[in-house]
Amino acid sequence: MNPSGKSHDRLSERLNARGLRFTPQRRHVYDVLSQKLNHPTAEEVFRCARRTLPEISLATVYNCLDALVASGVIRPVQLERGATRYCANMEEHCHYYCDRCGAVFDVMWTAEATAVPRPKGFQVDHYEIAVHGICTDCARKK
Amino acid sequence: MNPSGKSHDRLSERLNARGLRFTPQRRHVYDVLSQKLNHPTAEEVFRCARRTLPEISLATVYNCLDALVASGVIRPVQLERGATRYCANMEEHCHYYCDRCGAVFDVMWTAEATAVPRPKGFQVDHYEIAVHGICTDCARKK
DNA sequence: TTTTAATTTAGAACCATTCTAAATTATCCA
DNA sequence: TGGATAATTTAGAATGGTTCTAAATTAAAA
Repeated sequence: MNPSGKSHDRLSERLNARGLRFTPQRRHVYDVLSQKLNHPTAEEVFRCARRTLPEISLATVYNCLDALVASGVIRPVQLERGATRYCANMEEHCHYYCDRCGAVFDVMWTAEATAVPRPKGFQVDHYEIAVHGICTDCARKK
Repeated sequence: MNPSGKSHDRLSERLNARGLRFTPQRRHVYDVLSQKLNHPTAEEVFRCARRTLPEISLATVYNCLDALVASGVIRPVQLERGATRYCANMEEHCHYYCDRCGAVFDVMWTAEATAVPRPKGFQVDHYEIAVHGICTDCARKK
């Protein structure tokens, strides 16, 4: 009945499962990411997080993001050179990335629906699909 | 009959098509990339290039790589945080990446064979598929 | 051949991230 | 409940990857 309680338990369990501690900062960073849906960089997460947790440091944000990635509750997104972006959507999806404005869109996708070949003996952990192009808005402006 | 002559013409044309000049350094960097098949970083390309072109600078290597990307004869590969890798294989393929040893494998793949959904109005330029996991060798060692 | 703008060169500067050491705290156990 | 311990945070320094800068060089056009 209490969704944030449930979410709290889930995050705590996931961290503990990896031998990591559940801290208020990790909770907070996860909450920022869950609300900010547009694949923010660590710097953007930091700016947002310190509005409500002013003593949080940038190094802590990086550390928290790494811990959350290790727990499997968020994922890093590498679309181009430069700052890594983060994504709290752990359902299978691909990223549509506008090379012009930098916008990122999640689109549902499942590996089973895909003829991605698999080399013999390779143990697949996860897929990352990025589709580069021009988004609808930028295409209209050209 | 002369494959390097043909390759030379092709690279020259591609650069010129983008308003870029054909220089010996760009030729050389492209050759290094064509021979070194394991998705080297800029630093690795630099180390290799200066063995036969000792006066080439690291900044030039970066500039050349960017020009070659802009010409569409090589592609950047983003698999993880840190240095960008480069790939001279411009045929459609996906990258299998070993999270343990860092090895990268090209596996042929075509977008047509794939049920990758397309948002309305998005103009697709290219796809990037990365499959993360453990390679055959590392899996055997575990 | 000359001109012009692109490109290279070499080192400085910038950005994203990790390191460091002291302080703080989550968690476990008695 | 309190104490111990190791994990984590903090804040600023350090590192690695990349871009900038200005002078020199050169590709390509006229």
